[in-house]
Amino acid sequence: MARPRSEEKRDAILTAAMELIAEHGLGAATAEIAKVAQVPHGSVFTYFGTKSALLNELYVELKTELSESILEAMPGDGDVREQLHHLWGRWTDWGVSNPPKRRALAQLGVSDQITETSRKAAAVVAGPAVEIVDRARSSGALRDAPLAYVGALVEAMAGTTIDFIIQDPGNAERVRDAGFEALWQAIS
Amino acid sequence: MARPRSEEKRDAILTAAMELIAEHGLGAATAEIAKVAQVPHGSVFTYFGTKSALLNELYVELKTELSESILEAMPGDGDVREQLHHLWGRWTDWGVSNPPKRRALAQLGVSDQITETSRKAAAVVAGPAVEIVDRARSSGALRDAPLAYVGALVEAMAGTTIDFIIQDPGNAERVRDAGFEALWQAIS
Amino acid sequence: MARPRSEEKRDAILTAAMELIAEHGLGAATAEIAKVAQVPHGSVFTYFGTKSALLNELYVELKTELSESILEAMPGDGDVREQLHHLWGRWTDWGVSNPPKRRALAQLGVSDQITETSRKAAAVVAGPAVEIVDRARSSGALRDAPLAYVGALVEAMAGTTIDFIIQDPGNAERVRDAGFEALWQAIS
Amino acid sequence: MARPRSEEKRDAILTAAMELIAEHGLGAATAEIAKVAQVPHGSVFTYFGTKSALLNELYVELKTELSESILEAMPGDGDVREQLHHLWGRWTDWGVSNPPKRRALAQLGVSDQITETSRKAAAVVAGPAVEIVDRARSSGALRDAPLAYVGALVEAMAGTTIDFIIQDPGNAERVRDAGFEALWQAIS
DNA sequence: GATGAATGAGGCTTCATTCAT
DNA sequence: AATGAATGAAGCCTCATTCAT
Repeated sequence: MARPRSEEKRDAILTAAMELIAEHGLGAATAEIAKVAQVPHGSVFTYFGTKSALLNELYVELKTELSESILEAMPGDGDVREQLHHLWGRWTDWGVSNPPKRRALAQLGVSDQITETSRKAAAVVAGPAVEIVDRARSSGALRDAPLAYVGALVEAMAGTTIDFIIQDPGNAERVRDAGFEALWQAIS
Repeated sequence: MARPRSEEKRDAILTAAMELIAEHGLGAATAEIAKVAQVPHGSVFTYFGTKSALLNELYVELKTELSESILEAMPGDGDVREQLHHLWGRWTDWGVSNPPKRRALAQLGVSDQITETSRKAAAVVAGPAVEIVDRARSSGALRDAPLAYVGALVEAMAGTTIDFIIQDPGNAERVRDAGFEALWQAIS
Repeated sequence: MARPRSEEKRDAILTAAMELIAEHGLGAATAEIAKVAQVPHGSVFTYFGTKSALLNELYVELKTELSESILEAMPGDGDVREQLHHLWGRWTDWGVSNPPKRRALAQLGVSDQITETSRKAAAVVAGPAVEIVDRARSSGALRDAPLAYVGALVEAMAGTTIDFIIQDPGNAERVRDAGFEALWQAIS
Repeated sequence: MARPRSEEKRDAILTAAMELIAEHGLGAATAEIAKVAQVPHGSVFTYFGTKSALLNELYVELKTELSESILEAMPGDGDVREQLHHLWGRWTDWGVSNPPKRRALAQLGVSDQITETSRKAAAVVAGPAVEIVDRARSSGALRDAPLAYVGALVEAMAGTTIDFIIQDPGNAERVRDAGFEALWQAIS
């Protein structure tokens, strides 16, 4: 009779992978990940099959966590600016308070190891957030641009803002607010 | 006098590295780079010392080429919008017509192998372009934000735009123009 | 018309090799030797042909220098104890005042790169010193042992003494004198 | 439970290393060591981590084996001369019957790859043998010399004697006995 | 399922020697 | 002779994955 897999181990591996990727890039060794997660090396493969699969699951996990964080406490009937402001604040806060997650996600995002399937899965969970962006841009310069493009722009601006605040935390609030104004001008 | 180093070999190695990094990421093997460049493996180290040094030189080279391309034929006394428009057009054109260069640069940019020294060297050659951005934002939402942040935002938007056009070339012109409008609204 | 070889360069290479071997063992790279000697890498091979030849010449050179140092000012008609005492003092002084030379010689001595020819050449220059040892042992425990063995014993004791003094210079004189007494007891 | 490490493999690697170092010096390639030991190349690193660690373990192993061999059947209450004679006989016998071990140990002993930690570990196991030397020298010329120096002298004399006998086995017994007399005179 | 040893291809770098200039 | 770039074999070590226990 097979023992059931442990959710804790799975999470420990994902967390360790996230930290090591943030620090050492995608070259982080599975053996090292196992050590940090305090699980046997073999378990990485019991739980994820291949390193590539692990990276993909981590990518989706981080994207999901980010999306959920963005949507949490989203004002439901507020006007669009208010909603976009909420989105922006949550997004940048998530990254600023989790530098390793932000860095890991940045590495994963540009990697060719992440499959189209994973990217689509991430897009699905990001759907509600994208809808807000869609409404916000409905009468602006980007009103006729592909929605995927507009979403990517927002993501790029948020990522840049997070990185800048991490590196220079002194002006956090000012940068975040100025960034939002720029975003609002850009798309509304 | 001994044989002088060959500029051609150096360039061949850099070009091969660029292509392979675009295709396989920073894990591209030095032996493979040498093969594509049609030089012996050892020559990679004669010319660059270490793989890391090669990556750094490639990074600076690409950034320099991009900066020069942006500034070429820049209208000198035109108004700021016109200058920013030139910058945007040149930038996105460079990326769209050189997907491997854009992809390699994107990989290198997020790598922790690129030293602060290289990043500073790149910042220096990008100086004149940044000045234009500085003038353009002088009365907009980002007027009081750190210039480095604004520059990073422009870079992020340009990169996103290039990637989108490469992936969906049909709407190239429309996306590029919409992108510019968004940029102009964001910073002016 | 060929330029004559420069004695200075030759010596610079030998000196650099000696220093680097003392520090890094026989694996010292010829390129590094050339750099320390401030000569072009190719000159190492112009002057010595192969690395192995360089090592052999260095070995003979050091052995010769040591032998000459031992014999210098040797009391000609003194009794044997006095001569052996002179030999011992000179020998240990040479090593103690030239740690790199001692260390290089120790490395070279155990190397299988040193040919029989070189060892014989070194034995020839050491001849007069060996004669003194021969006379000293003529009525002792080693009177019937092969002379080469007795010579090797003296060399081993001198080397050990030098190493010990280098490592613990505080007791230099006491150790050197005790060493001599031990030697004298051993062979006389 | 996973497969336990195999003592046999470990020993095979150490033995192969010892043989190849005796023959080719410390430059012996890890791949060659693996081949001779009939294990995959990677196993060398599974068992020893680095080549340097392998050399250090081999050094301690050989020193330990030698020390144990010296002390085996040591007459407990015999007088000191008898004990020293036993030590000398065992020591030289060990070397003469194991030329590769003696040669490997000689190479390792002068290498700067051997750490102070390893040298100290070797000194510990050699402790009882050193005590005998200490007692033997208590009223001789070296009575006030540092014990470490006296021990090193004995080691040097034993090594020299072994090498000489290996190279000229005809006079084995005579040389060994003469060597002992010399040693006894030197220190007692 | 749990564990960590086993595996060998592949990666980066070094190096003695040669040779174009 | 002088110079240092050219060369590619060889060296040490890493690593994802498998599998014996």
